Amino acid sequence: MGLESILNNVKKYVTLTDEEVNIFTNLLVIQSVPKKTLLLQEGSVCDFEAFVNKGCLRTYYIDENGFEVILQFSIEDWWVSDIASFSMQQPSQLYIETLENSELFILTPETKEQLLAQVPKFERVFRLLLQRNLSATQNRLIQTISKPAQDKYLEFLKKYPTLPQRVAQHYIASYLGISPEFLSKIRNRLAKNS
Amino acid sequence: MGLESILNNVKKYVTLTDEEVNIFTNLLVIQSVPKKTLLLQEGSVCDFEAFVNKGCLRTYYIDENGFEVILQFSIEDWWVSDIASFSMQQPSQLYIETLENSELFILTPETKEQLLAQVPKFERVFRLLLQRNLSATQNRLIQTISKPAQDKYLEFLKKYPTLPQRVAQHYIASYLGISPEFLSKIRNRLAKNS
DNA sequence: AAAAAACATTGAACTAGATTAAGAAATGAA
DNA sequence: TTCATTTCTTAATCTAGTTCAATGTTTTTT
Repeated sequence: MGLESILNNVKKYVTLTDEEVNIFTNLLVIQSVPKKTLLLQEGSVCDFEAFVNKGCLRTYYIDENGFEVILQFSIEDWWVSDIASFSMQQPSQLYIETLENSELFILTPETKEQLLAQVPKFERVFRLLLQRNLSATQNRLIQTISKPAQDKYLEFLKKYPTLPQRVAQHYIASYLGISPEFLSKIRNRLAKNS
Repeated sequence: MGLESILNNVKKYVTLTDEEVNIFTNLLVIQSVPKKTLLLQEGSVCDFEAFVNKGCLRTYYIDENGFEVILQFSIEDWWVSDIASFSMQQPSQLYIETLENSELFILTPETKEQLLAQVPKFERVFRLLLQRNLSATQNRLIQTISKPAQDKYLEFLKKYPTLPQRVAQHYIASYLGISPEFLSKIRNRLAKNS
């Protein structure tokens, strides 16, 4: 039923015995979530760390003027959570919403704790995931500051080649920090020059 | 000699016995670094995780056009490192430079490993530092995308109230992702309206 | 299948911020 | 103390990207 994907993901960071694979997969909860479902909203505590087996989600923030900023899209083979909120059990500032019908493999604070207690190796997995996330966020910050909108869009296409066919364009604009109208113009311009 | 500062910092995350304090402080190397010293440059592997006891450093990136983007200022009571490079022992993409004569408490990959082996509690400390760093970087990304330059500068002043007196203004502009000229105008505008 | 809603495109007018260039102020070196 | 270098400011011009408004296109709902 598709647990290979998450196992392959984890095996990038550590090797697991059959026994450990068992413990891990028995702790996961498989959950199907219909599109447009809010899994987390501002003020509530994030109670999941989820691996996306199928589907697409967005993590976003709403600023004081009601303006949305998309921090991350999460598609197949990515993890999604508000780690700060999840691990400190503090109210989140973020929203997480499915953009497609999605299938998630979920850890809760309790099952994650059990996992770490029974297979301490997973400390390493989560630390590395956190590091990768930090690196990716730093890179995104650098791009955001130093590159013009068209370059950012081209970088986005490299990173998420399938997304333009999957999500509404104004979400991409929000991720890039530009207006939907301007993204439309960029696409138009790129289409002409090729 | 000022080890209280780093101990207070660590004690925010865990409580330590006298014995553990001893192990920790004996592994730290205290190092004085004159201003304008490059501690890390692109292509080399980051071999330190340092606590700033005194002084000020900048972590920055140089893009393909030679354009500098400052990712972080590190002042008293902050940690500085390229964690991705340090913990994977991979070549860095970043530069780290002292802006003032600084005093650092340094962990190397070896001493950090010894520390974790002898006082596993520190796993928690470093995980929490990583999480805080990720949260801070996410917040900065949100600000960078959604706020006009003047608001970003005001936020900057809240976060780093002492820095305008300590570092050249063009570094602040680089951190904010705006031109030094425009920052000068913003400051002028703010000075008038008050 | 029709109606409604959400989304995308286009163009005109506008603005936040960049760039260039020059002079003023501060800092540092000899 | 002086000369040189770096930093800061000011002003003019320019441009990437915004905003607004109208129209067209898809998607969703009934």
